[in-house]
Amino acid sequence: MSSRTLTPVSYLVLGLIAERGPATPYELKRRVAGSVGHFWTFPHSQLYAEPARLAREGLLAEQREPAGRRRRTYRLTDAGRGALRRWLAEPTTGSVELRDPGLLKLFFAGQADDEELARLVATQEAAHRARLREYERIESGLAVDQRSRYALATLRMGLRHEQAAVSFWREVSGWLLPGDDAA
Amino acid sequence: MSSRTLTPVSYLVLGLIAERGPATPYELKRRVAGSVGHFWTFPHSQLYAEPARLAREGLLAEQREPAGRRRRTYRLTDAGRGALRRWLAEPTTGSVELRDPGLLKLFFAGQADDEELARLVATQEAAHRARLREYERIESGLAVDQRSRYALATLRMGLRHEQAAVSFWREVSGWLLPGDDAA
DNA sequence: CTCCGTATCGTCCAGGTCGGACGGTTTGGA
DNA sequence: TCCAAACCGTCCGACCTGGACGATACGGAG
Repeated sequence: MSSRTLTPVSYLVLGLIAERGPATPYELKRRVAGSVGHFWTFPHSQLYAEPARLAREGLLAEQREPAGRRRRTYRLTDAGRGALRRWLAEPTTGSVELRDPGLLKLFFAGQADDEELARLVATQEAAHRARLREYERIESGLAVDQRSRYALATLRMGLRHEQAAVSFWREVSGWLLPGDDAA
Repeated sequence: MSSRTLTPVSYLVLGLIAERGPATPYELKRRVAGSVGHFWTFPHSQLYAEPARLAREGLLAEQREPAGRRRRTYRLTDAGRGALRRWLAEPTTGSVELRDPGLLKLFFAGQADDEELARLVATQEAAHRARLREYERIESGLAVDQRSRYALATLRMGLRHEQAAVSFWREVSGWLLPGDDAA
């Protein structure tokens, strides 16, 4: 019941349980995999540590299975629901970084020769294109019901980002590389 | 001289020194602030810890100032330059996550009421619009010389991302909120 | 000359985060 | 009966994070 400031992962766990009911850490892991994990990942060890912290603070209630099982199920407490709703209502802080290793390499591309740069550009464009296709596939498979409205919306932001990235990498070699300008 | 696998921060430090010469941690901090810090931030404590690690591994050489000053200057060793070039040449791994707190809130917006959602949408659109303007300002101020070609390119990716985000948040309320559709 | 505000410069630390190694358990099929 | 695969969980060292804290330099106001 102490008072650390909750992290995004905290709210992720609270939110996942609020929306789809009580869960074990393993179940959380699977919920993450199919949804929010697309734009916000973390190792599964977090999904064991964080609920334990939240339970200590009274935001989740822990229920052990009867026998000598290791399984624990967490459900939301009123305090937990309150914390989640307060977070949703409060002004959004925090940075929106684009931690893209490909972009970091591009930033330092002056240290590489043109051939390496060309290879970087090609692989990045291909990677983003692949991700774009994957998102499109997921989108077409997502039911357009009430339940998944918000998941669908976030997915669409991912789609737009990948579209931007694909067109960026397609054009960037024109800005940077000499020779191959068809103009 | 051990053999941990270098992190992106490692290459950031190596790259910054490779491009603009030897530096003290504080100088690194300022180089970061004006450039790559726009899309990849980290606390300044990293800029003290990481060069120390790199020096231990022989990728940087540390030079203390004569007198009892605390100042240390780091310069690139041949091994360091080699590591940087190898990284630039190797296939790019690593995820491209969109860790946007606003997006995370949107994902769980089912737990909030419409008024809160509307407020979230409004503030997010405004925030991205502000960032977009800031990037445009920086872009117009960036000299189009050889030195800053790559910095300019990465900035443009940031620009496109913000454009995508602005249009996303402008449209999202139309998908999600009932009432106010002008159609 | 002294004082003070502002920039410069650096250390330290408690937590959170990371990826992955490792191991036990359950289930279903050969 | 046995094995493989999926299921489920713990643990760990290293790293990252944000910020508190403080020392030092320097210019200008009084």
